Amino acid sequence: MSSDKDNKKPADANWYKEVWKVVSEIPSGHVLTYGEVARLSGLPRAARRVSQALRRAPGDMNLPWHRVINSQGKISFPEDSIGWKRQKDILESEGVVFLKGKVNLDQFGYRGAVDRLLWGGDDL
DNA sequence: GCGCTGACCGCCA
DNA sequence: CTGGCGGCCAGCG
Repeated sequence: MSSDKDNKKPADANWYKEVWKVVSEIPSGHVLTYGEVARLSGLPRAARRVSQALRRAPGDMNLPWHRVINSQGKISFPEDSIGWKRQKDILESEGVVFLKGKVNLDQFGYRGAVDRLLWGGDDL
């Protein structure tokens, strides 16, 4: 039998693996907010952890970090930074439309995607 | 062990 | 629209 020392759950550095997993499942042309990724990863209020996970993610895993934006529908980098420009550029190349510097989450978010599927949304 | 930081979020004025 | 405040919690010096 195992002792009480090693039967603890290995939640140590595993939480970011979940985050990476969720992020990697975001389809092209869609975005998720940090909060949504956190929730889908089993971390209800860990929006900030998501940002750390993305930062710590190895570049060679090809993680689509650009599909994660904040709840305002905006890119979470300063507008004068190269990161902001690059993220916007990649998203636009995937079909995401920026309107006045913002993405319409009702159309490009998961919830919006589901709604469109349910309603066949042409008129949204 | 303590304090500050942070690709955030939601609420309120 | 802007700005401020609290909450959240893992990293880092």
